Amino acid sequence: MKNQEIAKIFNEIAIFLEIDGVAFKPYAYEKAAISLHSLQDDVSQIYLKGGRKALEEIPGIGKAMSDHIEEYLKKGKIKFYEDFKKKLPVKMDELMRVEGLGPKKIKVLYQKLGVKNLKDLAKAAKQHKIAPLFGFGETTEKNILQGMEFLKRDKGRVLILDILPVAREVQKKLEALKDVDKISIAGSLRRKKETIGDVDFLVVSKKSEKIMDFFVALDGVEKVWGKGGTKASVHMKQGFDMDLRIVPAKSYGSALQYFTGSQDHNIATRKIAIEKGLKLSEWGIFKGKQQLAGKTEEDVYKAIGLSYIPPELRENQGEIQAAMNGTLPILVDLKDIKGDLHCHSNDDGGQDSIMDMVKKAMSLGYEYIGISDHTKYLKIENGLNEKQLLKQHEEIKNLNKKLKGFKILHGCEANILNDGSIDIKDEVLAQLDYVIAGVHSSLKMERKEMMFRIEKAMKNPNVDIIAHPTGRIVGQRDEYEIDFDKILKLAKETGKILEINSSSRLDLRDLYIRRAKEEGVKMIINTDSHQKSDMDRMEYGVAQARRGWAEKKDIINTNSVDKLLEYFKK
DNA sequence: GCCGTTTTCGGCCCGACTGTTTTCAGTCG
Repeated sequence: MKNQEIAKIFNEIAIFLEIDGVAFKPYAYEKAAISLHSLQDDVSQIYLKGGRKALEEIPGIGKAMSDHIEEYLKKGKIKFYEDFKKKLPVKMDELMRVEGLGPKKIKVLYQKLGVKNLKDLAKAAKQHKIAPLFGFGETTEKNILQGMEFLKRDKGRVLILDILPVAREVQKKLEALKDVDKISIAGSLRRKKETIGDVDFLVVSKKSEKIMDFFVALDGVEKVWGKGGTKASVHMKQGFDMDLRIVPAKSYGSALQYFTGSQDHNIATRKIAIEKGLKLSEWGIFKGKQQLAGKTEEDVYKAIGLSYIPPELRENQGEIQAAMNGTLPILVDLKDIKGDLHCHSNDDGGQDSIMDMVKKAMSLGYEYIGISDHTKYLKIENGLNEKQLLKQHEEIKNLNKKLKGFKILHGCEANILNDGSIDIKDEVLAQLDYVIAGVHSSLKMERKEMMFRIEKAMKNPNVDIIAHPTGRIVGQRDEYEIDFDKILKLAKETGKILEINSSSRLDLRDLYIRRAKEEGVKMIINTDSHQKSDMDRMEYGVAQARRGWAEKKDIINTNSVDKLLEYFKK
């Protein structure tokens, strides 16, 4: 997508303008970059269909920005940007990642020391050339060195599946302290983003010193960045940072609202406050010096005329307008989920028996489970052949006879082969309660070929669910070459269900979920469990669905087993 | 440079922290 490329350029232009001391334009370029970044449609398509006029309908894009976009689409570069780069030929994105370095300092470092990239920076710092510079100093030099050290160690953002359990554990320990009046996780973790930079805790307590002492001495703390006043920061051995802040009770809600973000959402809510003659900050909502709200988040939103916005929606993607109009969705919730249909048993590569998986499902309060082992093409996963599937079918039938108020459904996770056929004979597929089909091979196919393949599979009447439809794995693998619009269209035509996979795939991703919902395409949240403990990760799929504005009606495993089977039959 | 159910001109989110230029610019979230 050109969107991301242009967004990156706009962001850098913003930095260059900032360096030149230009007022307000950097803000405009940043806004345009954010707008492009979160745009669902490809700008080249928009331009192709509607020309300049259509471009200027994108929020934050006006005459100058559409000029730039047009130029980039036609020539592959933007002169305005290239000129800046000639004047200051540094690896801006690289240097900006060093904590404590901003546009202005980077410019000085280039002009005085010729620093162009991280390597140059390290050299300059080690030779003590930075400290004597006007406006720098010993401490700044030391901080730059430390910032680079941290960059090296930092593996970037951490997958929510890996970080949330750790954060919850810490929250529990803090909650247990009798001096903690209130505590919450804030930040992107509260918004349930798929990857998290660091964890934020907000605490109300009269004994702030004691709480912070406890915090920095927690198990797993590798390094204490700082402690004092109302804030403590630590680095965990798992590779991420945690911050704890003590806030006054009367500002707990506004602080939670502020520290939950997103930044974009906050900017938007603050603007609304301004329009009403109010001021919103982490300390509360104020009219002059008088505090009108701040104790709870609900109060804060109410004071600016909005209904309460669930954290997962706070990305300034239309949720504020919806909260104004009272049209916010009622998001699907973990407790709405009645069963999990993507579970592997030890008949294929899985670890636990069907009955173990069933017991786990029961303990989660489900009404049903679907056993969906791999099929024969996936030899490495001990995929089942037709005969083995039929044998498993009999076994499940017998198990069901012994169960009351709970049902085991029998499916499989079949492979969509390169030509779009399924690796199990249709007459066997037809006997199962449902069929999941997924692409597990030749992931690098060209778009046309891949779409032909998926289309053919989606038109197979025995297929009910498309597993992990885009193939991405967070932080590991990009999606296959697909045309998601086409997939949505096909799903609509054929009544196929798209999976929201709760493993580290988190596939569908949030934006796609929202589009599926808008198109009326049904989805199912599955865990893709290969052992019973994997079934606990349902909440991550639910979180992803919530970020995609999905409601109960959009998710088919919120239905009773009878309704579900009816749907599969259709 | 963009934007407007009070505006086509006059605004653009807000506050804290840090280090250094000792009164505030730069950076961060």
